Amino acid sequence: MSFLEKHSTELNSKQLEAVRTVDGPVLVLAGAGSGKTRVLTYRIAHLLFDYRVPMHSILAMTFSNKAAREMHDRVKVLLGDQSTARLPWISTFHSVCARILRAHGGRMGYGSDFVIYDESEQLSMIKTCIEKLEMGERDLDPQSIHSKIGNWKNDGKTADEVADLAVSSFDETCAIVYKTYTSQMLAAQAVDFDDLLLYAYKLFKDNPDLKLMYQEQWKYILIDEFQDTNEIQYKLLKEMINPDTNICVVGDDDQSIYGWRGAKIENILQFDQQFKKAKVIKLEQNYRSTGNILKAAASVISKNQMRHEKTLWTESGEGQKIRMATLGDDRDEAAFVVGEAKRLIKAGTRADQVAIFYRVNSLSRGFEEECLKQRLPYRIIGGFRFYERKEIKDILAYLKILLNPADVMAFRRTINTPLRGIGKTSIEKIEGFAASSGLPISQWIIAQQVAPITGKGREGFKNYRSFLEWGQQAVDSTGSFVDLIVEMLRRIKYIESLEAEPSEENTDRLENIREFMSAVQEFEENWNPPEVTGAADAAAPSSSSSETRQKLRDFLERVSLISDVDQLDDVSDQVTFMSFHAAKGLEFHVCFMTAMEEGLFPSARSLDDYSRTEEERRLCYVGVTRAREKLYLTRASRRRTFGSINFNIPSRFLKDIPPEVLETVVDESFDDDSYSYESASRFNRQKSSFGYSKAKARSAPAQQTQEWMSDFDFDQRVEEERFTYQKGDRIAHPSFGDGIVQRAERMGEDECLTIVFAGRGVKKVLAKFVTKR
DNA sequence: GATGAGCGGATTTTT
DNA sequence: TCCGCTCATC
Repeated sequence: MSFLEKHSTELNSKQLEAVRTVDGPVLVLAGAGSGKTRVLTYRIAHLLFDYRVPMHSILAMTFSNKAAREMHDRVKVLLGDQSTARLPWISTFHSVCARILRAHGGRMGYGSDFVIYDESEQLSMIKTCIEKLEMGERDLDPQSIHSKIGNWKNDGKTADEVADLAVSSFDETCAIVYKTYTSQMLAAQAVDFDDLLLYAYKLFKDNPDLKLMYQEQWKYILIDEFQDTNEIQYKLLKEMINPDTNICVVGDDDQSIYGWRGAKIENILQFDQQFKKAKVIKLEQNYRSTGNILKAAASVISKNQMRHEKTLWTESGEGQKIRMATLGDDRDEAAFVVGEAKRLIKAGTRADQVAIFYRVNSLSRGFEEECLKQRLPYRIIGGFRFYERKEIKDILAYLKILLNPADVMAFRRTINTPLRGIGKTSIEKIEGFAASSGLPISQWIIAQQVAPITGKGREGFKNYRSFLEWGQQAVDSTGSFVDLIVEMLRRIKYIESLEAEPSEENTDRLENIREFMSAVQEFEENWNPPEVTGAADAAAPSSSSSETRQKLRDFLERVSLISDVDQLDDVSDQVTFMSFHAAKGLEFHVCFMTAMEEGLFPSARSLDDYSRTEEERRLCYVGVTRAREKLYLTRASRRRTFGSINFNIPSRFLKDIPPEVLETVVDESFDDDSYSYESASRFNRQKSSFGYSKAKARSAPAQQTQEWMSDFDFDQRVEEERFTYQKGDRIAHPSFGDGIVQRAERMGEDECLTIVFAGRGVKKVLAKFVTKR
């Protein structure tokens, strides 16, 4: 019996079709929660078992490590006993490219020990280039130059190509910086994220032999999240395939949310035109959410023009209604959300099944404070990454310079950390000498028997030099990787320098270093020697490296290409905060979509461009479809942003959700007659309904705002005769504490109470959330 | 070469 | 409001 026969009951008819269609180009439009990972993994297993396709003929690419790992693990389970053998290559775009570059980078001047520069290293490299070029006083904002260069790279344009394309003086400046940047990066044996893709593409394009070799190898290519591919990834894909390659791309155009980073939704929208015989299979059955949640999601996304038509459906019931809560201000919103989360957890929901989403990371703060106050354990995904902490980056820089003697950024970071009395001028001096000698920076330093600087930096230089000298042989000696780092830390006296100055911050740093060391240990325990990529490449530099060197190389690459969402796996008893972007691909029993206000979500900056407004709408769709059972939409009538108070009007997305799937659980709208704000509020509202008043003035006149608001009406109360509560009743609320009922009125199936809370003012709350005292 | 006051700017960020 | 960067000072 074939694999597919055995497992066919585990797939619905569309999924089965997607798994079975192994030949030719296939586009699988996989709606949210429709089981696309299942399709991908079963497809791989089907190829391996039923077609006897060799492992190495399959290449599967994802965007995140997490997705790659998940696919990898699930394939492994499907393969069962046979999985003692190697698995197919399932990896991120960037890792695939890094590996290709490590094997064949010699053809463009990169050895196999190149390092990957992160965002901040890239930026300082740009700054260095600008300084080096001494170009008058033109628009020299490093940030915007950097992003311009990034855009070019994402379009597959090299430094030489853009030189002729420049249309403005800013473009010209960027083109010049781009060129210098490229040569400086090469000199430092460093690449950035975009380079990985660009250079892999260039290698293929310029080297037909390489291209043919890989095309021969990869008979089946699978790509996940295809809606997020950018131009260079698309071009790279085109290079990877020939007419015989069986390519299968999976994605959901409705979840394309990285357009601002260069992702081209056209790649998926036009796939069937680009690949003529492509078969399009739509997965529309949803296995995640309740009917009401899907209904809301459908109403939100259907307003978009640029999309493949599809409608999610489910066999499960309608479920609960989506809960809408308008709170008085941002602090009330946080109190409500955290209070509700707590209540649900008490009632049996697992804490790690509760998620709080927001449009901008800065909004996490209020929720954090509230969680601390209410003693609810939480964790934040996004914002600061572990590997971006100063102490970790310092240690990584030391490791980088051991691996790659040309790494200028690592040199700059390490030379005076811990303090060695070597300042800016000395650093420039050393770099200058090294550059004119033609030696990689650390080798030049090792070669100096006499310190090239005078004064108090002299001793420091000597120490640094002897450290490098030790490192040079340590990297190629046998011994454990952990021991190497321990010895390194001892030599540079990093820990001592922190201990010398006891402060809360330094205690944290020491703790982080401990955590780092245990990550290193874990890495070493699970480490396997890398397999050889493709055939041996004569042009590649000698690959006879010590095991320590190989570990070092692998470790640094992994750390460079890692992200935050990866930490999600260690499940724990905490609620999770994250941006809507970070939520993509995840699911939770309970989701809170917070700060649902115009100007925040959709973001004010997206309002002057229709395609960007559509992207915001997709982001909202992503948020809604993360929820399995319970979904809350919250907003604040009044919000403190950047120190000033704003009266944001409700997000347009709220209006798009049909009233029959909604229930209002708290309504503290500022225009409510029973609830009066400071007299200024109505005036203020007209003046600045958006958080960002500048952007707003351009995109949405106040008058329009007013009109729009008037047809926004959640408040469908009808007075009824009998209530559970009446004026004067003493009640308790999970987030607002004790209060006294002022008024009761009907709201949907429940009753709405106006309550005065001790110390928290007047609020409206649904009766089901309070208890009698 | 290290330190603080003052100013400007402040989305989203799979890699 | 708050954070990071620049520039002036010791």
